Amino acid sequence: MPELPEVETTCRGIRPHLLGQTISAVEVRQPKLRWPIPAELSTATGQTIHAVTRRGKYLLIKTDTGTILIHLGMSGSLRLVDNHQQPEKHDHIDIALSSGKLLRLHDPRRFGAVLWWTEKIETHPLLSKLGPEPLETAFDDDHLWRQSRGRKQAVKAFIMNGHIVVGVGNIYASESLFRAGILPQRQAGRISRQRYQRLSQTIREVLAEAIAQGGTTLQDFSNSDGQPGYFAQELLVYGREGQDCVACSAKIKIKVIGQRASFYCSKCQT
DNA sequence: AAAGACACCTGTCCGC
DNA sequence: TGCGGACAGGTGTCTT
Repeated sequence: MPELPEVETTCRGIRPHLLGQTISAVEVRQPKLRWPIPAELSTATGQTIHAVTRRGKYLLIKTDTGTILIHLGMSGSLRLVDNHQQPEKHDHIDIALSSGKLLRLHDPRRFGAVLWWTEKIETHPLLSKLGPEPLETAFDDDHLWRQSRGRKQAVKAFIMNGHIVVGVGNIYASESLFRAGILPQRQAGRISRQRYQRLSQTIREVLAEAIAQGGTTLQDFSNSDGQPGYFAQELLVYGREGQDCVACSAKIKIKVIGQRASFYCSKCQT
């Protein structure tokens, strides 16, 4: 479900409800997520929340003594509900707050994760090797160009690699490459610096626009208030195989690259 | 070191 | 209607 814009939308939505709150309880109904929810998470009880941030697609809830690290996987979502609201199927964990609200994780496929880390958060093994944030200055054409030299991988798989740049998932990879006019199957190492200039720009554009629209709702994404995202109507190629290209009217094609469906226009993208 | 396959899990949709 | 199979917004891990 969530790519960077959806995680950012969630982060912004939950932050005001969490800042300054004290965690009054942690209830785990289903500990079997991608990794088992650690027993030490219960030590978050009694701690006060000082910051709610995002790194890549990881949400970070910083408390006095440690950080709760949440990944939404493919199907996860977070909502704030009143503490008397009964949990439904796949509502795996509640973090109860002094306000009387619960931060509730819903995740049917259970590819998500909830972890606890007491050291400097950047040292967490899942975070320490991540590439730059696409909306920050460390991410640019020079970075993409240098990282890609010698790589034979398809450029789409390359930009979806979190060690190169975080947050570019399957939807926005196809969209960015379409806007940049680059074929997704092109070898990353054979793309010019000039074309990476364009690509770094379209990646930033697409992600920023999607955040402004509250993310993309394809099936069931909703923000922490239960509202859908509206970027789906801006998608130019994703999910549009067989339909007319918005630029040239050729039929949009689909091809599996790196085991992920990839959408493109073979006339506009070279 | 890099690239590809596979794994995790549930829900939905499509064709027969 | 039922059933099997493919597929879905992610990413760590294992194998080449």
